[in-house]
Amino acid sequence: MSKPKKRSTRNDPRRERTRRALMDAALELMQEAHSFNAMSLREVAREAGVVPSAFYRHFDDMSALGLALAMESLEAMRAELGVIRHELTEPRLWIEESANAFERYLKEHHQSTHFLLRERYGSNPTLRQAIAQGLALQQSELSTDLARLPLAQHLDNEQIADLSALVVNTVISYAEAALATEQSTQKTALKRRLVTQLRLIFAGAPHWNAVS
Amino acid sequence: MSKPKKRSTRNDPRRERTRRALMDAALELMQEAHSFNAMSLREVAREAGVVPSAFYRHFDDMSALGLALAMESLEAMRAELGVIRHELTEPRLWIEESANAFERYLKEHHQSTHFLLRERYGSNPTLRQAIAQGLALQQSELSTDLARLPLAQHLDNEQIADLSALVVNTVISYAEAALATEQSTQKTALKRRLVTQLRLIFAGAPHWNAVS
DNA sequence: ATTAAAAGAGAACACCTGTTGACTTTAAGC
DNA sequence: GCTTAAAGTCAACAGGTGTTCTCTTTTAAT
Repeated sequence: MSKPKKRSTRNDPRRERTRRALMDAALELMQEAHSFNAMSLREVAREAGVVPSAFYRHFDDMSALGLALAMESLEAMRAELGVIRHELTEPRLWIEESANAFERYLKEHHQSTHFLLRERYGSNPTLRQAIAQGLALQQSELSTDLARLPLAQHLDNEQIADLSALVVNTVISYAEAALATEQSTQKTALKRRLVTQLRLIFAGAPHWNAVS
Repeated sequence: MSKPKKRSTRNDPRRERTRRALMDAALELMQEAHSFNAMSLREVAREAGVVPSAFYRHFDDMSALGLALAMESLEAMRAELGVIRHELTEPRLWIEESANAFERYLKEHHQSTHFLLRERYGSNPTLRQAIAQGLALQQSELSTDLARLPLAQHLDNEQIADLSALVVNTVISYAEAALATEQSTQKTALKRRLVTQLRLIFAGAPHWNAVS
């Protein structure tokens, strides 16, 4: 056969631009609506400065938009947490430093994080599953990194997994509270609390069996 | 003046019945919709077996319905947690027993708990605030009860508050995960994890300052 | 400069929504 | 058993929604 050469793809600059505008619009509306499925396709198009029917040039569906946002947000988080986890060696130091790093991340990516945490148990099953999977991945990567630390040498795998889950839940609870307030005094109080709680958790690990 | 006696109030049996039907319908729809503001007044009325305009005989608004649900759910939770907290004396025992009690509570009140946890950071500000206040109350009551325990004698007030917050967050994370799954094998795994995590937390409390 | 694929605009559709007003029915209190 | 306030029904409205279809504009590739 001769080349059934698929005509070189168009690469119209408007494509990427409008797609981004739609995604940004959805994130923006998320700040007010607090729920993805409570926002309409028309609202998103309006906020993006585009006519409703143009939406379909980029996404099949609101669901597809949501999934794209989830993937992008999870990837940003994965990258950041990878960097943070990479420097955990001295517990004394890294708890505070990791909290600082995460605080910075939250400030810069508050829209996408807000989206992830809201839709984690939101109305869209596909979204829920994608986010759950992304967070589970983070949790398991934290497990393998914690397993290398001295303090984990006397813990079995299940204990390490439970420890990671506890850390993840604590950080998520912090993030949810921090995203829900605007007062910066309360935000610093929340971060102080996060650090204290993480210290408690890692102080307890060596004495895990004292109570049981 | 002679008695401007307000005619004795009517007390129609349909009043309470339909009101309950509306609230139950909303809780029921919550299982599918996963979000209160994503459900319409008409849906609720339909599910309750009532014409839409009859809704207004009982609530001004969907918001008012939501607030009524929140209040009722918070009260049920307050009562149950009060009983659970009342028997915390021997850490070795009460962690497991409290977890069992909470598991039972979750099974019996899963609809109202689901509602509370979903709307905690949901779209309705009034609802959010009511729920936040109710949970904060629980947290502070847990603080005063924990303060009486031997293990808390060497902790200051802020540490006790942070400890309570950690416990509350851990239990809430458990509840959210447990409500999101239907597999009973996964539910028991989640409860096992909850117990283990609580043990870690209370094992760490005496050694809190070891890391800092 | 011409071409044609892809992006965007515009209008129309059928549907569902919250809220209203005027009505009919129910049943508690006299 | 009458009375009447309150609960429930019915019909209508104005407005927002998702989606489709046709038409116009843009712009990368020839």
